[in-house]
Amino acid sequence: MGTTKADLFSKQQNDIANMAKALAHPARIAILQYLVKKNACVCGDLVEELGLAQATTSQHLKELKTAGIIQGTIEGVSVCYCINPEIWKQYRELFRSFFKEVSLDGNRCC
Amino acid sequence: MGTTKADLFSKQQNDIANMAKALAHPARIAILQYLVKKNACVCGDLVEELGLAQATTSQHLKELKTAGIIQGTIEGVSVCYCINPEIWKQYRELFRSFFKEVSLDGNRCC
DNA sequence: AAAATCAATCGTAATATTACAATAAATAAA
DNA sequence: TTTATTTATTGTAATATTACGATTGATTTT
Repeated sequence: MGTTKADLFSKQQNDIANMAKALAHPARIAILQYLVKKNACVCGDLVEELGLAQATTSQHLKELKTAGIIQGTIEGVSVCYCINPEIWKQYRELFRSFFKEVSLDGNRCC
Repeated sequence: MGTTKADLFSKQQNDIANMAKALAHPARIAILQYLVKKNACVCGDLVEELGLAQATTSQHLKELKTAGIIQGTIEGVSVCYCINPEIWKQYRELFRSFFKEVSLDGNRCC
């Protein structure tokens, strides 16, 4: 137990849930907003910006990178991060199509 | 430790993260999709639909209810659930405005 | 009133997440 | 080459999440 039963659900349902999971922490939202605003930054900038420990910041960056929504390239001694535009658009579209669905006007409890 | 340091982040950042958290499980996505499709249903329908135990299903329903995105009304011996259209639209708008931000065309790693 | 039905809650186990200090690895600067 | 800088990783503790059986509470039905 304690583990999500992913096999009970469709790929689309798991995809949406996994995207949501990547966004399900204010630090990761803050990172993405900062990257959108600044276009790119190095990890050290985020440590200052967020006020979290370096290890914690790195951990959040790793999650965002695993989710694909950001990418990092080594720049000498530091690592430069930016949004991955393709995945970003993919996220946007998936959430849009999820929320779009039907008019909710007839949608009332019994 | 193990607890999110919500005080480090803005209300908006925490709001988005909390919304995302509500959506961060495929069962909850499945529940919302089912509710959108059927307009309304009772908990028992979802237990069948999802293939999760009644207690687990009830737990997910509670989270969605706490997040405000669904509401339940007692119908005799059962409980009828439906989407809360106001909050649904709020979610849609918040995600839309989050993803909208700027064109990502100039957004490249160093 | 007794039995049946339905959903919430409690208790609990397994696993995941969040956070940080300490360390390692890799490159740049001295 | 030694030292500094920057980020990733490791180890670990605290807390949260997911799941389910068992029970409770509330309402219908018999």
